Amino acid sequence: MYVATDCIVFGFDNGELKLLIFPRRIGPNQGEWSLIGSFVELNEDVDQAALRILQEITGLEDVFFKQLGAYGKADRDPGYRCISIAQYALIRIGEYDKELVEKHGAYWYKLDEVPPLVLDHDQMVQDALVELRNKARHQPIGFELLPEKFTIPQLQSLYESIYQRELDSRNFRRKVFSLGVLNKLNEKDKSTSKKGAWLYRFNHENYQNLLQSGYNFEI
Amino acid sequence: MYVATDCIVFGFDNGELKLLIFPRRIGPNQGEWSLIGSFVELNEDVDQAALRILQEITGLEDVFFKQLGAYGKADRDPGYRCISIAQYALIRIGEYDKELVEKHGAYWYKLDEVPPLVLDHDQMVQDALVELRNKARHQPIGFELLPEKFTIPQLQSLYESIYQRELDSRNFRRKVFSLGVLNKLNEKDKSTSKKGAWLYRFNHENYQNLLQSGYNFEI
DNA sequence: TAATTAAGCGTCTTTTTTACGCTTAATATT
DNA sequence: AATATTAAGCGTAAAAAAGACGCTTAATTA
Repeated sequence: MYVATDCIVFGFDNGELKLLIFPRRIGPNQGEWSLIGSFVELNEDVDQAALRILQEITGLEDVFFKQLGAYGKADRDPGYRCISIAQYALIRIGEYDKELVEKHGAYWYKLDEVPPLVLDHDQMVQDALVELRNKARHQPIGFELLPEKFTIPQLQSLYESIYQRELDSRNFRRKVFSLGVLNKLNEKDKSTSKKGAWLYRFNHENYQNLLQSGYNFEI
Repeated sequence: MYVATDCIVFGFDNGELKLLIFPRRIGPNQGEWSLIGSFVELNEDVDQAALRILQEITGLEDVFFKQLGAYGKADRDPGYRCISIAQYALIRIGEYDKELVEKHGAYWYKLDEVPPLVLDHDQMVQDALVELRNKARHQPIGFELLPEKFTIPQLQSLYESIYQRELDSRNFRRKVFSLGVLNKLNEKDKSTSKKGAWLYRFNHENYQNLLQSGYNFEI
């Protein structure tokens, strides 16, 4: 039996969630849009396979990803009997290797403009979105999608596109600050307002400490 | 590459969570304690394989189970290159086929008395417990572990063993009733008290309606 | 008849969430 | 130079949810 891994690669650009897809490289559906995926080699971990294919397409070495689940219907791929381990990956959209992405024919689509994908990949995307929303509530994974330095309005806009609903900026601020995992910097970002918004950095150390002390995150 | 599925089979008996395990049937670790598992056949869905092995061991036809995730380390099984799809299953411990379980050498262990298991199965159990706790907060999966008719104290005791902490009976009642998914019956269970506790039945219909209206369950 | 005990009901307090009014710091306009 | 404009940021009051805890009830047993 074949084992593959497919990555639902999310990016956040210009206030919108985007998905990276590329033309399928093998089989009966060759050339059609597909999630970033590959077969798992006999001597590699499933996670290694995901890292390998993500690096091949984006040039990034340490992509954040989590397993979504295995897709194991006997007839899911008309070509081979193949199960796929789906993983969702979060990428800082400013950091990937644009040439490499182009070279592989990969493309970032806005989430609501993604064309139909091969096999059960549409389902995987739907499931990944649900999972992303759930995870984002309880773990600060949103930060994986933002640049190192970000503003509170940017962070809010990200969560708004994840949850697909508007949030109250004043309540959002209070909630986020109450977690105590942001370091305020001495710089402002003035790209979106005259006044400028303060830049922050995620404090991984504080986060780990809080986690260990049993704190229950909810954003 | 081989693909297997392993089921973390939970039961609830006498106020305690239990795990069903059996002696491994193949490979270098034959005879050691293992989760209920089997290889996935070429022509069957992964979920079908789980149902098949669960039926073979417990005699039950419609076991509730959910996927936990794929375990795909290249060296996880010294015998073969084999990835395993872990699933956790919830069983009404009064309903399984005792003879069949015995025939296969399977045994229900209390969670804190489970002996070491083969391969990465200990890890799977740990992960399943975390998942069970998370899921139980947001979905009424606890009912899958109880008999059709159950009392509120039973339900509370179940949640206490899932969460590993005591709950306030008065607050628990209020919470559970506020969900509006219990049907009170005209019978009492007198096995644990002189006064007797009213029996209830889970109302699947109400639950579905609430879900569709976007209600966010939390127990 | 009284004692005992799990089951069940109610109330007050604290914490969290939600809603929304207002000020501030900068730029753009007159 | 004064004024208008606007995203960014601060604060407060009301509503809802979670938590703590005292007391009654329905049955059995002593």
